[in-house]
Amino acid sequence: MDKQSHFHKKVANMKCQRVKKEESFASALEDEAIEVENLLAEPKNEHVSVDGVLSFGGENLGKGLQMDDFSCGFEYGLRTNSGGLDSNTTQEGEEDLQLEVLDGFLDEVEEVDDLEATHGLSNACEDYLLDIDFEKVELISGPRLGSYVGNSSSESQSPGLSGSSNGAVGISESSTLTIPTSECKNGAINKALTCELHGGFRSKCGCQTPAEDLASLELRKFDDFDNDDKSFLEASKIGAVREKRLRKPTRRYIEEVPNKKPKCSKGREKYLAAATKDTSLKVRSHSELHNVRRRALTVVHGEKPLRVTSIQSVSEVRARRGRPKKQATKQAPILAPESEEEPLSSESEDDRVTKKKSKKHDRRKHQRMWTLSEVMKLVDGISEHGIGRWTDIKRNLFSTSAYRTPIDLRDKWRNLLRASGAQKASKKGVEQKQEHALRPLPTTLLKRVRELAKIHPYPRVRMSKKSSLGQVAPLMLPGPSKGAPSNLGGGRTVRRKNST
DNA sequence: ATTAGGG
DNA sequence: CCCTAAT
Repeated sequence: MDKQSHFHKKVANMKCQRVKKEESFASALEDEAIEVENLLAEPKNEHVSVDGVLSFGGENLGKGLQMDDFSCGFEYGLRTNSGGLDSNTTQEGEEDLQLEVLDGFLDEVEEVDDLEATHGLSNACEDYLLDIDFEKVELISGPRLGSYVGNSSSESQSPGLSGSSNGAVGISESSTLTIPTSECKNGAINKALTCELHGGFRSKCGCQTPAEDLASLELRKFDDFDNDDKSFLEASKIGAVREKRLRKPTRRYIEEVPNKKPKCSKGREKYLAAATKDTSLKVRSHSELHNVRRRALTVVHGEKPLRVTSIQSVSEVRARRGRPKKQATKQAPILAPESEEEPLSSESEDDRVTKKKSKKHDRRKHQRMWTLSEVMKLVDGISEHGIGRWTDIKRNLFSTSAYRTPIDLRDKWRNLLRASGAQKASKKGVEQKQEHALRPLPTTLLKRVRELAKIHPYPRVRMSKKSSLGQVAPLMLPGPSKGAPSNLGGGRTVRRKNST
């Protein structure tokens, strides 16, 4: 018996120690967590509950179970979001809003990702990371753990979190459990958990790393912990650390969280610097984020498969792991809501991003995704000003966006043409192309693009062929050949080739 | 300074 | 997106 208790203690200590180590990066994590929270919060403006939940988690759990509450929060948030969408939906305006929001959300995520990536993950850290992760989980305690693991492993949500609007409650519960969990008492349990965790983690991350080794190590320690004092030493701190953890982070968290977007960006940057130092942390977060995002996507898709919207978002993200953005829906772009919607979210968001980026480099090096609204604007602009007038279009439509140079516009157009299948697209299957296309653009847009494409041949289109055929794209577009209302025909159109 | 075109 | 050549 003595031995056992002793052993327990040791174990506990061990854990503690580990935690302590983590602390350094814990702060970083916390930052990230905040970011995530913000992200989540963004999309849900309407759903306060989520916000609260997140906040809570961040505050109290903060360092201790970063990961845990993190995932939970995320999941919950996502869920809520989905629900919200579902319920609200239907209205075009709503849709737009949602989409925009989503866009922002994704954007944010992507950014985080970028940051993570920037720092780079070192392989060496991996094992360490793993260790930490699992350690953390361990701390969390049995019940929680179980749910957590299950959660990660399977896409399905954990029961504890349950989608109920009372997510907050669930979380609080968890936290409560976690905190009180005494390492000494549950030593055995912890041990068992540890093992489990290892397995779970492994599968989750897909990394095989040293999980096994760790497990062995742990066991070994238990066995000879008597001999290995250093383990204990490390461990002993845990208790203290843990407490510290709980109360320490709170304040800032609270402040930051409620502010959401605006503050978030700022804080984020700040934190970023800190995070940079801890590679391990970074790595961990990275994976975490990844997972989360994936999950989010999945959820969205599942919940709202109907709309182009969700699909689009997903595809976009997938296509570009780096930074996804969303696209508005198929809504009614033509109607001209863009004026409003665009400025609201897109622009503000863009602005923010730009700023952020400027700090690092001048202008985001690697392209920012085009939102549907942007594309629509572009098309409109082209319709009005004509094809070659990129600068004009830029001035008129994108004057507010710093990025998006005329060249960008042109490039985008080029891409659009390609995507639309106009221009070179074999007469045999434009639509087909679209089907398997990575990014399904809204029909309406496509239509317009096609329209314009017909009118002005952009890149040395096979004029010969076309002219021979009849100047227009032949059979591919049956119905909607002239659906676009805009006066694209305008006065000036094809001004490029024949000029000389 | 802008645009076209290619990477 | 970025860069270069041609206007």
